Amino acid sequence: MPKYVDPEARRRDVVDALFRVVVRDGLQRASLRAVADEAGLNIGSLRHYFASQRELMDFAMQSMLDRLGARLVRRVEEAGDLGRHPGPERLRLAVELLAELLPLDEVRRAEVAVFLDFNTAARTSPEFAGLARRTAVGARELVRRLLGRLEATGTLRPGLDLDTETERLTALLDGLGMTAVLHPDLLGAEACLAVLRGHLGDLAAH
Amino acid sequence: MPKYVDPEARRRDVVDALFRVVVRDGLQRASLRAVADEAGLNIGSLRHYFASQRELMDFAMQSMLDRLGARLVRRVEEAGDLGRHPGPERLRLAVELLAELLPLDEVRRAEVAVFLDFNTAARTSPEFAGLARRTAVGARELVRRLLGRLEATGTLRPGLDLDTETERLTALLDGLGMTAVLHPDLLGAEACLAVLRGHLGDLAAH
DNA sequence: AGGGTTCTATCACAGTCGTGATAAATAGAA
DNA sequence: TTCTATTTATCACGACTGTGATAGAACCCT
Repeated sequence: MPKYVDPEARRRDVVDALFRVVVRDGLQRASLRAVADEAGLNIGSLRHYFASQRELMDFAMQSMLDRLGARLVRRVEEAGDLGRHPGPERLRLAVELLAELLPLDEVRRAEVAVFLDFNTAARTSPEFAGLARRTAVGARELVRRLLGRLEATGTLRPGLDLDTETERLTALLDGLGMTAVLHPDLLGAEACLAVLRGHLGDLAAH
Repeated sequence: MPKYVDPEARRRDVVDALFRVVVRDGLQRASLRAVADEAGLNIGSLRHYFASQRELMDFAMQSMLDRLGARLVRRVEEAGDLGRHPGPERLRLAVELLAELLPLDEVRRAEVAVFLDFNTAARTSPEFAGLARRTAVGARELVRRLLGRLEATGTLRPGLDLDTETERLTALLDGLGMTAVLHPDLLGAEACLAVLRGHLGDLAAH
């Protein structure tokens, strides 16, 4: 007994198809027709759920950020109050949290790839500028808050400038993610983690 | 008395026009027609110097790398033997060398923007894969050699793992360049330099 | 069974793209 | 001047893009 399609589920399916196309062929080749094919839909059907390309892209990018945001919130809740853990454990939790932003498995690799294509496109595509900016600000806020917590619990060595360290760690994450996605043979998942661990270890009080 | 055009000069002009288009509108919109317009040429004329789009892109990217390579070589020659300088001076020279890779002025900002667009496109465009890989390897070699020199002159603190530090510094440079190009309001030129200086200072023997 | 909404499918249009082919204009040497 | 190579300019073709319009099928409710 067929029923009316759940529109939200359909939209999610389309977005998933869009992500697959972007990961495989790049944002440039993610045309409405290509996405429709990937989703197994007719283009007219797709356009029934997304009136325009702009609407699809906006919804897709927002979906990705929501998904990532939910994962981060879950991590933070799992960790609970940082002060309850011993020193080395605090660093480990910080690494695990930030590792959500690195392409360490296929899910995150797809996210970072889409994120990269989308962000570079946003440089010259005003329709993406707003979202791109918010994600950049959001990443900085996350990193800054984390470093602030570590500092407040005495996990970091004294004398660090929070602004500089925030930019440093954010840039490191961006760079690691970029290289791991573009050149996975040059920088594998474990190497990524090793660099991140090393960096936080460097920032820690010895 | 008009003369025959210097073909190499023309090709350089076209490449410059291509870079302007890419910086302004993105690699995606750098079509043959757009580049010809930007260069003040008819598309038929442009195609007389570049038989295909592929040939233009290959030549353009190689030109950019040659230009950057020449700047780096000049820096290295100016610095001479690192051992001749006192310790703090060595760090300053290292910062200046690596700063050639950061978008600190309009020339370098254009380079990094083109580099970013080109590299992300290379992820899903096999025709660019070779060049993208060589640049990634080249950057790592440069960073690694520099760190090796600093270590050999006793400028770095002991116990550092060269492989990890190479990836860390390379990722930092990539991330700084990316953010400075995509979000110049979040990360200005001086902030970029401050982070780089801070990082090398952290690596230095105190 | 009828009626109205939701969904799927198809056509057409104007725009862009890279490229092949070809012609016209120009420059320099004979 | 005449001849040849270089340079500039146009046209056409097939392929692709997003989108408007429209029609038909599938579905749920009365």
